[in-house]
Order: sequence, then C-alpha cells, then structure tokens
Amino acid sequence: MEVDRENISKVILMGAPGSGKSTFCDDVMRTARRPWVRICQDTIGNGKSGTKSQCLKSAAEALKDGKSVFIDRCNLDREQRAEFVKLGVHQVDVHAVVLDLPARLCISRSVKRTGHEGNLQGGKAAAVVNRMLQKKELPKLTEGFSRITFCQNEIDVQGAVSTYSALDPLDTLPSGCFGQKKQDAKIQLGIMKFLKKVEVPDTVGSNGNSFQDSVSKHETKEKNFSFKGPENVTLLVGNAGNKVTEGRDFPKGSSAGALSLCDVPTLAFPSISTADFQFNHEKASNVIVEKVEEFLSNAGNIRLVLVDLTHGSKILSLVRAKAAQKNIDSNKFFTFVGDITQLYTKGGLRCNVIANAANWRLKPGGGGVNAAIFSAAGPSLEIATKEQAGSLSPGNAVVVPLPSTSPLYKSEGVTHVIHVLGPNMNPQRPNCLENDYSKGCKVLREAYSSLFEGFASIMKTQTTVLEANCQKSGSRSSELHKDLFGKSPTNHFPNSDQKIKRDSSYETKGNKKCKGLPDELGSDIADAMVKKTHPKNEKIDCGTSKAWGSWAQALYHIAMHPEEHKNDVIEIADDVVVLNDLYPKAQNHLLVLARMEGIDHLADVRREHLELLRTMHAVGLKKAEKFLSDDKSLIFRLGYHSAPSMRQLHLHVISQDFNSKHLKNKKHWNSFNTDFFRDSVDVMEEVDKYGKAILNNDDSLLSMELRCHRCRSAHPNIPRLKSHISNCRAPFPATLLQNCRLLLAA
DNA sequence: GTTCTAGAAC
DNA sequence: GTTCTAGAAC
Repeated sequence: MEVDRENISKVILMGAPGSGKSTFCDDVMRTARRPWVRICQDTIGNGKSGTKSQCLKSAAEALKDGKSVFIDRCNLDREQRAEFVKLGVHQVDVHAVVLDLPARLCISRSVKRTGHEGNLQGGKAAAVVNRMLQKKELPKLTEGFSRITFCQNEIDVQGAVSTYSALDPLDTLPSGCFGQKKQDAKIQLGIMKFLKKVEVPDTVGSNGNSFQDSVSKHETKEKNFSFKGPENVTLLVGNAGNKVTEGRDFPKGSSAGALSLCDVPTLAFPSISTADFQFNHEKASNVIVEKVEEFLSNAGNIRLVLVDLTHGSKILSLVRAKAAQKNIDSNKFFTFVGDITQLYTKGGLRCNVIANAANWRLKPGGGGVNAAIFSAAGPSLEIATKEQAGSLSPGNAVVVPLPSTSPLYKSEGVTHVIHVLGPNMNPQRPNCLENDYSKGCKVLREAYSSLFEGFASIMKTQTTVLEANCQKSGSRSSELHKDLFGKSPTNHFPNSDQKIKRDSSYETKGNKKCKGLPDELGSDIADAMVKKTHPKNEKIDCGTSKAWGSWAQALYHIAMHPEEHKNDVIEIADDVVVLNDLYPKAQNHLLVLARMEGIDHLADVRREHLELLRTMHAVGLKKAEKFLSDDKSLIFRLGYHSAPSMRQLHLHVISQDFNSKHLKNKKHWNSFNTDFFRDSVDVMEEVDKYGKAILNNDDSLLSMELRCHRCRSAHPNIPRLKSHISNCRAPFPATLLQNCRLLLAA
C-alpha cells in the first residue's frame, strides 16, 4: 500500500465578489501544513487584475511543482470553471469550496472594500454581485470534482478553513458533497429595477431568475435605504435617503384581520405583464380597469383586489385613478399594497383566490410574483399545477386548487391559485410581441378575461362551502369596505349568506377562451380553460383537416410507394419504411414511417393504431441499438413531433449529439428539445390509456429560448448553443433518464 | 421541411 | 462591417 505519496489538491473556490474567497485562502495558508499557492485573478497581472489564461498557466505551473492550489476567482458558472477542473488531472484531488453567502453580505463587503463613498458605488457593487449571481450554477460532482464543500455562513466557512489548514501533505479528504446546498438562487428582478431607479449606469439585463434567500427582511441598520422587492426582500443600497416602508392603499385602521372567509369571495391579482414582461403601464391600466368593469357588471358579490408590493406603484395609481373615473364600486374593486403571499397574515386582507403572473412553463423561478407564490405555497403547488397543466400560452389562465397541506392554504386561507400568462414585450423573454400593442392589448384582455372567468368558475363550485361556513360564523367587517377611491361606502354587506347565494347565479358571458371549442366544453369554463391551456389533458381540436403543402408530401409518397424511392429508403416492411432523414439534425437521424393511409400525424393516432406504434417503436429501437453497437458513446431518443411539417406519421430516431450542419434554427432545436417532442414510450402509454396522444403543439414551444438539453443552460443563438452542446457532458435531466426515454449503450 | 433574403442584432 | 434570425415562397 502506498503510504508516503504526497497529495496535491486543486481547490476551486466559488463565490461572488465579497463572499470571502481571498480571506479563505489567506486563513488557510497562514497555518497550512502543506504548500499552497493561491491563484488570484484579481492580482495575477503584477498585482493587478489579470486574465483567465494567466490563471490557468500559473495554476498548471504550481501543480507541476507539486503544490496544492487555490483558484481564487468567482468561478460561478460551470463553463467558467471547466478549464480549471480539467487542469493537471493526474493524481490531483479536485475540490470545490462554494462560498454561497447571502448576497447582502457580499454586497456590503464589496462596497466597503472599494472604499468609495456614496450610493452610486453601492449600487454598482450590488449590480456586479447580482450580475455574477445571475450566472451562478452550483457545482456538481459530475463536473469532475471529487469533493464539494458548500458554505452558507461564516460558521461553515470557518469549518472549511480548519479542514484545509489541517491537511498535511499525506492527507486526503474524503470525497463527496459536504455542507448544505441551497437551491440555485439567482437574481431578483426587483433589485435591478431598483438599481435603475437610483441611476446606476451599468445595470444588468435581468433574466428574471429569483434571488429568494438573499436578504433578510428587516435588516436596515447599515444603510438608510431599503427597497422592498416583489419577494419581500429588502435590499440595502446606498444612502438615497427615503426609507420605504410596508404599507397599503387600503383602509387605514381597518380591522381586516377579523374578516372571515365568508365575508366576500375575493380574488387578489398582480398586474399582469407590467413587470418583467415590460408591458406599458398606461395601456395595461386601461385594460385592467376595462376588464374589471366588464367582469363586475356581471358578477354578484365578489371582490377583486389589484395587489402590488411597492408603495407608490405606478400601475396601482393609474388603475386607481381610472377606476375612480369610471365610478367602479370600490367595495368590489380596490388596490392593495402588500405581498400577495401574505395578504392575510401581514395585511389582514382575506383572499381565497390569488392570481399568479406565471411563466409559460408553469414552473417556479423567474422573478417577482411567480417565484414568491411558488415559494410561499411550497412544493405542493408545483405538483398540483402539473396535474392541471403542463404549459400555458399567452392570454390564458389555469385554475389550480391549492392542496390543504400548502402553507398558503393553512396560514393565508388561499384555496386556489390561478396562473395567468400575459403578453410579453420584453425582447429577452420568449414570445416577445415587439411593441405590437394592438396584439399585446388583445392578449392582455384575454389574460384578464381568463383570470376572472377562472375565478368565477371557482366561486360557482365553492358557493355551497361558503354558505355552510357563513352559517357558522357571524363575523363581519364593514371596515374593510371603506371607499378607496374617494367615495362613500355604499354597501356594507349586511348579510353575506344572501350575497353568496346571489353569487351562485353568476354567469359568464361568452367565453373567449372557448371559441372554437366543441360545445360540450363551452359550458364549463374551468374545464374548458384547463383543456385549452392544457395540452396535457387532451387535444381539443381533432386537427385532421390540416392542409399539407406540396412540399410536405414527400414522406407520404415514400410511405405509399417505397419501391419508387429505393435510393432513399433503408428498409421496407409491411407496416413501416425506414429511411435516413434527408436533413439529419444529428449524427444519426432516421425516420420510421408508417405505411398506413390516413394517419398524417400524431393527432390522427387512436387506440386502434397502438400496434402500429409499437411496431414503429420496435423498428426504431432496433436501428438505434445497431448504431449503439457501433458507437457506444451515442445516446438516442425516439419520438414524434407534436405538429410535424411533413405529412405521414413518422417516428424520429435521433442521436442526442445534435451535431449536424442541418440544425440551423430555433425551430429545429426546440422541435427535438421541448415538450413539442413526444417520446415514443409516452405516446404509446397515452394511446393505450386515453386512446390518443397528448400533443404540445403550441407555437411558443418552438420559439422558446435555446436551452442545452443536458444541463439546461440557456444560449443566445444557435451557433453559441451548438458550441456549448459540443462540450457539455452534464447528465441529462431526470425526466429524460426515466421510463427509457433515452437509449444508451448497454 | 428548405432556401432565400431583408433587416435586426451585434 | 458581419452574424443571425425570421418570414415568405416553394
């Protein structure tokens, strides 16, 4: 056994500016028992900031000399640190030490370190830290690390310092992940907006990721300016003078906390599209007031509350003014300043339904309201959402009953969340309407219609529950109904039992969301909405009448007369024909073509075609296995396009390298790497279970941002994406690894 | 599905 | 200036 070999460690530090990387190195090296060299990008250029390649060169030299090294640079994203991981692989332990300290602390330290005075510097430091954190990808062992230490606070850091100081030349630290790993927490949109407000010149193009746990709420000691972001996060920056405090437009001195659920069914909603989607506030406020007025004119005793987190919010004041102009009953519609996830506990306002400004994926993350709601509701909301819908297109909404285990349900009394997707005017987000406000306003109107109709549908089904509750409770709060638009109260809701009964007679007007839907769906709004927005549930339109262009007939001709295309086809069987895709999008890309007449595409497939699907799958599998036997590094996926361009049902058998000159645009990529691509295994299961396949043929899927199919990183254009995927060896997402969706060499 | 190309983005 | 996208024609 080899006992006397000296070990060399390469420790890659990761952390934002101000996270304490250099201090960490200094602390270790002060008492270290083995020779360390610190490679610091900030000082590598003769005491000044240097380049990555200088760092790589010095690190390689130090390792060659048998010294252990600290790579002291931010290294926050995987690509940044990849070359350092690869460096000098022989007999070197590769470790990561992640200084994942609160952004507040990093910002504060950065500000102090620069020694500059004044709020602009503070803002700049915040911008830099946030820009860094935007790119943060926590390291994984699969990147090539043998050991990762996560530090979230000073105690963790001290522990890591001790561990590394104590290492003598013969020691080896155990491998694995140590310390607690936070979820990737990124930038807070509100922070960047705020920075713009204080005129920080170099602000960051925010990507809408959330920075959930960055800053504690009440910490305002160091600086005298606090900003309350949409996630109830307080960022401390500079000395701008004003202290923004929590507050609301709503009844001063109201005893709202005493309100019971049965007082008035209430929907609280954020302004849709005016934050990250950059929709014009003036135009948005017109739409809000218009749709609110329209909805209230048909509704019974319900309440709508427009919520914004910030005091002096422009959208709230615009809406207030316009609602007052239109004499909208302020008992039924008012604005409220507060956190939509804490309306009851912090604001005393009971809302049984809240709306979420969702993203199209209906996933947590993003900034602002979406992140806040998913975070406050806990993981059960994500699960419940998934049951209702897989994605959402602009102008639509989906109603999600909140499980009773959700904290939002338990402490806030929220029974439903309605996810709404509004129009996007932000060029950095999918489906940007590029200032087309005629379309934008139309979609925004649809979004509010969908939202309110969703709310109405909930109220319809909840009426009996509410009635029962109200009979037990006599609590009232006329205080809550104070006029918010400067008028006198007109209605004190003396008897909510009656009111609620009246509510049950609420009827929706012609549901725009239902247009083009079969009649049997039109009667049930919630159901129809779910189905319309929810390709997961079922395809509404039979879609068999699609007109195929002449150019789209090629596969059909081959399927019908394969013998006339001997040069193109690889194999002809009774049911299927196998051919190379004429424009392969990967090294290996075959099509298994159904020969049966009448199944142009997946939408035509029914249970009677199940055997055919199984044959196609088996043939595809066989071909993929053949490729795999020749090249074990390949990985295959078998599946269908939800809405193919070429007529005649065909199964794609495609290797996952996507290394092809024919892969040229977003549509090409997204058609194989979003839910638009339906795995053959899932299609067979669905056809077996439901008699047809789920189709995700929303165009928005094809114009999605470009994301790596392995590590899910986003890339600005096709060339950059291709360059990334040629190197990315991250494991595939878990969903792809399940259920044999991916085919790997045995 | 591709090709072509105007014009946006860099 | 070059690169890249996206829409129209096929």
